[in-house]
Amino acid sequence: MLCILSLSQRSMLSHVQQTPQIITRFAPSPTGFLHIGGARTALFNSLLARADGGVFKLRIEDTDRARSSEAAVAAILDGLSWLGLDWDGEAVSQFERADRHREIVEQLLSSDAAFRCYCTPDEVEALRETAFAEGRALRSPWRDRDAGEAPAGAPYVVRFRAPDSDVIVRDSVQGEVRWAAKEFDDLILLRADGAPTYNLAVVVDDHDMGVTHIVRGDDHLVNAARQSQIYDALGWTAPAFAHIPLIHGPDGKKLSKRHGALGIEAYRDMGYLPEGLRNYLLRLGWAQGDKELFSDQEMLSAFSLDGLNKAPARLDFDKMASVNAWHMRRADNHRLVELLLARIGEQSELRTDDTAKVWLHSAMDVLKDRGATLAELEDQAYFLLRPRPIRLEGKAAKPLNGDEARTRLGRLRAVLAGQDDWSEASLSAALNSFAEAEEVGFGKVGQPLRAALTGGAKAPDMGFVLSVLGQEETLARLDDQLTGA
RNA sequence: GGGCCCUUCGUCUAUCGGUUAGGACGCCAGGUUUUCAACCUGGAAAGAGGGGUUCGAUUCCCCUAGGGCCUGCCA
Repeated sequence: MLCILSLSQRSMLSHVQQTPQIITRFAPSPTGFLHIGGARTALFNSLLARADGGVFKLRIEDTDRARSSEAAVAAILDGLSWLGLDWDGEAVSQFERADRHREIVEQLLSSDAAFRCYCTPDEVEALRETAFAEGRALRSPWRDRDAGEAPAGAPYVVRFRAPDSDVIVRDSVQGEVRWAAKEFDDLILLRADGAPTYNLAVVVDDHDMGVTHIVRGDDHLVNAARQSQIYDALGWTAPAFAHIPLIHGPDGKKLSKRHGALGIEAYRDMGYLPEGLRNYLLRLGWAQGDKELFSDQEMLSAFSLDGLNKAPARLDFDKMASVNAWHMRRADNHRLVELLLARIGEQSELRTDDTAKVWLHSAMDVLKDRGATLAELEDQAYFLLRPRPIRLEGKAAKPLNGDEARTRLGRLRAVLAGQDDWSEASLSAALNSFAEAEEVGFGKVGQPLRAALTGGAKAPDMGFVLSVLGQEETLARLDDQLTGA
């Protein structure tokens, strides 16, 4: 209640200052994790507000007590935070505002815009079937009946008296959408147990929170019409609407768990960077010309409602990865090292000691070019981090098979032991002249060396590998192979 | 059943009546090459179908087909 109060004060203040301020909100229901579609909705709302210097609010729509859970609330909050979509003020619990919702229902009741309906569930069922067959929405017989006719003490719900005029919603994505009055039923405002329902609660909360723009999935388009009717009945001005198309799976069907309807944390675990995901999500259903890649700053100044599309977009993990790759290259090396070490964790056999950290730092510029996600980066860093002695298995040992290869590697070891200048350029030159002296192609030198130093793992150019590893580690790894069984 | 919405390369999209229909991801070919990548060059690839309107339609209108959403004492 407190934060609602302060918000309406803030919006009053903005009126006084004559500076129209955009206030948006993201309003998930906590029945599961934050999925990718919700994340995009939150992003658009956040962008719209932030670009204007406005306010981005979070409201948890937890009026369905049976299906809401604290765990889901936590998952949504975590997901938003990880994605970098910070909301202003405290998250509002819709459930906690039930008294205020009831107050408004009383108001609607007294203005005759709502009425008590004493139909039993069975009666409603029958009514609904008739209405369905007649191609119209359900209307309660109690909308015209005197409450005095009601059986004493009988349970009732409060219904909205659906107006007899057509409804027009002006939506910045959908354009002007129109419905006939008969399409709308006398929707329930208060359940038999006195609990407010969604459409009522949304209207009251959005109004009280001073929301000026609602961006949400187009599964809510019809709700926008219903809500407009409620706004009208209350004499309130409805916010601006933008109903964006839903995201589909790669197969064009509704998102399923198999392909993308995952919690946002699943994408984090797959190694996506929040800014990469934000950028990918931004371009899903929104475009500004041919521009694909956006820094956060560019995103902020580029985003506007009129770039939004009406057609649903499919998820494409290849594209997601490639967008992420661009952001990973731009990411700060220190941050990437920390993210990588956090990924690896303590359970791993991989090295995470200070020496390994130094190697990672000096290699990061090259490594981050070679992968699209943190998972791939981890793969690329594997050769650095695997502990000695490196065990060569199967194909990896092949370049070291045979006396010729081993004795040559021995001679190379001697050369490297005597190498004073341990810079990449100098090492590359040394490797090349060694191959010349041996009168063999570089493959005969590079491949065994690579096998000994990396164990066949993915790795950059050998001169670079040597320079990062340092002389001591290089010689030690060579000795492991040369003297080992 | 009813209502609403959608439909440009495989995917994301540009185009706001006149373009050889552009870009990106992916794909294919070539180059580079010491693994794996990265990178460079080139290539294939689209207006769902049918009617209109117009000098001219991807663009505007209608129909058909296909897809989605809503039609809850869920949100």
